[in-house]
Amino acid sequence: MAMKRLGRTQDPTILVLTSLSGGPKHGYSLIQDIEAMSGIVLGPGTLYGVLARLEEEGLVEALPADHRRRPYRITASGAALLRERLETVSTVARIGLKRLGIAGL
Amino acid sequence: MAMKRLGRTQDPTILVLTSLSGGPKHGYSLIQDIEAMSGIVLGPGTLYGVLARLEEEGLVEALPADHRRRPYRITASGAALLRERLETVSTVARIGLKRLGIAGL
DNA sequence: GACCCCTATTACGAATTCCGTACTAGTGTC
DNA sequence: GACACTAGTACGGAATTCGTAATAGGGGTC
Repeated sequence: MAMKRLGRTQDPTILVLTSLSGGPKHGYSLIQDIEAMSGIVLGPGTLYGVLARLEEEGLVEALPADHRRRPYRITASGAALLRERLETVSTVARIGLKRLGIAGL
Repeated sequence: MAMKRLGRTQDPTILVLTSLSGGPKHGYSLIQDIEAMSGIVLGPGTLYGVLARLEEEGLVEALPADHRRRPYRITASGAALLRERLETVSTVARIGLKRLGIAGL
């Protein structure tokens, strides 16, 4: 049955990179870290798709597999991109929260 | 000639809602406000597409057209959603910047 | 009044991304 | 062995995003 699609409302790329910026992780533990960090639960389709794309772009790299886990590490250019993106969203968030009348954090 | 597509890297929804949280604006001035705020330039295809979707979802509403401008205003539920989303991204940004070793802002 | 630039929106097609679901398989435990 | 949890793969559909082009009004200038 066709579930009501909510469309793309999150930004998994930033979530994955941010999670990896805390140290290498494999897919499954990324899902958990991201949920703990943001409350957002990524399905496997989303997560592994994003990981593959990020690897292709050189923003993350695969580490030797440990048993059946495939850990990934953020690269220098991944960290640089993340930093840029985070600074932008941070600025936007500050402006938006201020405009909404919410005390800056 | 085919430009290299960057794929989806921004989140126009949040940008539009944040811009509208500062008061009603029409499309063209949204583009300018968003650029000033974030450095991100939305093409017309992106912007008007996002606006149409947001209106359909009741997150923004169209105001009577002034000459050839079609201004939009954020609705209460749009503001509520924006607030939620901004708080999440703000949290993620704080965590990420900290992990990257960048002084909190 | 013809020309050009800036504002403003619509139209359209194509690529990419995202998301859900289902499936396979290892590990531990009861 | 059954069950739960971990871990990843496969797959297909749908929505979003993005670029480009086209249309059109207004103002200035020459």
